[in-house]
Amino acid sequence: MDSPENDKAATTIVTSSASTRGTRAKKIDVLPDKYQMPKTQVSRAFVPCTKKECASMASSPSGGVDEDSVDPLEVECTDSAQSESLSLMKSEGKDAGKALGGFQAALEQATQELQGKPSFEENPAETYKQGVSEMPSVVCQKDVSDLQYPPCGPSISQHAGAAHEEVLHYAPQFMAEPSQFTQENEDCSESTREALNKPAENMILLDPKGQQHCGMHRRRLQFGEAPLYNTVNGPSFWSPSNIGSSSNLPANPGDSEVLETSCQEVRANSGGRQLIGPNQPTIPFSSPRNSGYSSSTVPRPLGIGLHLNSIINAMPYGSAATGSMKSSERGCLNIEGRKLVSMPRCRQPEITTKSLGLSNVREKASASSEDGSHQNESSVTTGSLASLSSDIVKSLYVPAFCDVSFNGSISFLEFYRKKALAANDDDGCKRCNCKKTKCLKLYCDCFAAGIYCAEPCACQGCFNRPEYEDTVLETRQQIESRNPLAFAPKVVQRMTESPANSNAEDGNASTPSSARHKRGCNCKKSMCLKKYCECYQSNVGCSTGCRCEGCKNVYGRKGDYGMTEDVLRLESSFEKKLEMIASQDGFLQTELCNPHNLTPLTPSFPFSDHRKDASKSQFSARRCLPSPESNVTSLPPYGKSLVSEYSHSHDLLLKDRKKVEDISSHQELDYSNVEAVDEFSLRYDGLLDSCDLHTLPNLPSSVNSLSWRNTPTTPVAQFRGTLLNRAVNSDQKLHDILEDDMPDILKDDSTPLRAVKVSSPNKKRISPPRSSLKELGSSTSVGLRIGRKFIFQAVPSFPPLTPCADSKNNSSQNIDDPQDCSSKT
DNA sequence: GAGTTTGAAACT
DNA sequence: CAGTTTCAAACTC
Repeated sequence: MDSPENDKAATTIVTSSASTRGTRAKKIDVLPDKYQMPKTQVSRAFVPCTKKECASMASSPSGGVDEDSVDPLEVECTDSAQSESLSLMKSEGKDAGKALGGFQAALEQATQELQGKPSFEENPAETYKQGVSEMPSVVCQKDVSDLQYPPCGPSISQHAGAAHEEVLHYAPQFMAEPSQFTQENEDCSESTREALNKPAENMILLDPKGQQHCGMHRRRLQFGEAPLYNTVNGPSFWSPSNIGSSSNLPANPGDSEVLETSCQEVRANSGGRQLIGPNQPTIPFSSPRNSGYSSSTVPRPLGIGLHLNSIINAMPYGSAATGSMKSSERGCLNIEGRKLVSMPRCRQPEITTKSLGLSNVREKASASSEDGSHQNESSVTTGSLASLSSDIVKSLYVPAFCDVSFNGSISFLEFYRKKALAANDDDGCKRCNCKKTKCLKLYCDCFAAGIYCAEPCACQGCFNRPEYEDTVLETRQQIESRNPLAFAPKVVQRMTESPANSNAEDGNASTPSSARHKRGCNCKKSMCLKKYCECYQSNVGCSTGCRCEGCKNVYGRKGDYGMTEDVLRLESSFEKKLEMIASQDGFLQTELCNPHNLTPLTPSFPFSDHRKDASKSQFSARRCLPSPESNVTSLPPYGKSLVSEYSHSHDLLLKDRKKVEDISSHQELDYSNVEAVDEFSLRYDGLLDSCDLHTLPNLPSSVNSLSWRNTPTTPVAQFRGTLLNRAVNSDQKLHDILEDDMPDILKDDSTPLRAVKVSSPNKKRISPPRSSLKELGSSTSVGLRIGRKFIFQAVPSFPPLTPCADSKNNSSQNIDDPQDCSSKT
């Protein structure tokens, strides 16, 4: 059974074209069917598009890579047949079967149409080029503010026509102009261009052809599109969109990463290629048909790639904290991981950008990447993601989604992946070397990372292979039942840092402040100066969560990380106020949309309640999904009307914030202290910074932050929206303010205390340092509460059993079927 | 490459 | 839940 030979035979379908290509590639390519996402699911997840559109999309680099080319089309255009499908779904939103049938039909049609069209994979370069050239350079002239209105909100009803409602029904989160939608169906060609400018693109929820709708997909993922459990699919139903939903509104690049990650996972499944093995299993996206798991047991596929994150996180912090593509990649890997989970001992380059298929992105960004300089890649600050060109950013997200949408048939992503894999050889990735655990315990880095062992591994009696999926899953379940966060990233990266900050800190190439080990290390002899220390290994500084002795972590010492009482007090006060504000309508939305620092939670198995909660929190954070309980769906996301309402609160927040900052600034901070300060600043400022896309062309930072976080609007629209700048205006300001004031606590669970404390059954390891616990207890309690309140409950780790009822726990529901939810509320 | 050290994971 | 054992990576030679 364990025979590697058999494994190879069984799993290796794709022979490495390049010598460089690792075994990994083989395994990935051969991912069992169960890992693949069912077509039906895929189709359901996407909006049908017309042939014309499909062609355009197919030809487009985005193949999904290019958002610009893809999004508009897919959004605006739909065949009549497809429209019917949508209509059907709309009319019978809760009738998954019907909807499914319609989509399926549409999918098939689209597929047929698509055939014969150049795929990106076939001729990536050409396709890409073509797509780019073809991309409409339309600028959104519409009032951006429109985007900010909640789908469920009154504003929508006012504006939206019948057609619009339909659209909303599927893409409630998007605040697009109703009028736009109505026209779309009528005239795709025209609408296409117009659509580019409009938020409407977001509305496309379902795309029969993943390929073409990759962009859309991506968007959803990145921007926290509503999960598609929605009425249509039903609770258990998984769709790529769900993945995307993991982050409804990525507040920042980090979020995006997370999204991508989950995406990646999904893709892996759908594509039948394994990127992440074990993890995925947890999420049996696996089609029901393939997996023996009942739907109920199938949590959201999102899994969020925690594992991936982990892997990524594992990368040197210089890279982790810094790493342009990497961050994105990381995101891709672990959508959720939005942060970094350090994979202490295992370096898994395969999962790096390259492995994810993002390498090409890097290439785009810079030719240097190709030289195999991983370091360079990783050297970019995650926060610096913002610094990436919009193109790069876009492409980062695309691949993963594309894969999903391709449903394994084609793959632009595949193309990248192969390339990446080929390039990976140099990495000399070191895999596990387990001898006694059969690679079924967390001792095994591969297993812990949610990936199957591969040839590079020197493990003995390995069961962490696709052939033993059942065993792996079962084991994972056991472990997760014991510790829901067992597979969660160990290191949470703070994506909040603005490029400037990152640079400043990174002056020495290390960015300790940007990430923290969730649990904290427990080093006794290494003084956190060796890789024995997980913090050090992750290139992150030790924090109060660490129980290390004699900490000398070069990335930040434990003691230095602590907060002064004053700061804590202020923080507490701030958080209280924040909470108070949060109670107000709309504010929740903001919080929910601050996933940036939340750790991606591995997809957990539903069977565990507490785990479920934990995962919820994680997912919710990531996804920025509105908390069902909070009735977010009914709440307008930063509606204009709320501006004045918030202004007062905002002032209060600003005051507190200022106090905190002042205190922090007066502290004598050494390197570590700087981090502490940073953290604080991040708490209040970081969010915005993290999402700061100043460097992105045509994308005003303010706009970015606004759209990314607060609106479901896809980046595409925003990117294109040079005009968005002015459009944002007051709403934007509001968003900025809110986000600016948003305490990390709400957006980040990175703090060891918070993160670990909540879900880990094993208090021993997870519990925060005694010293800090008491100290932080009071102060953090508020934040923690908030986090639970808005984050933990927001997203269930697995699909709800019932559409809207579940919506209670399923934010996705809210998104997808806002009206229903709103009506309930 | 073997042996040692280390600290996380697992177990009691 | 603290203490112990097991484990595999990290490290040393």
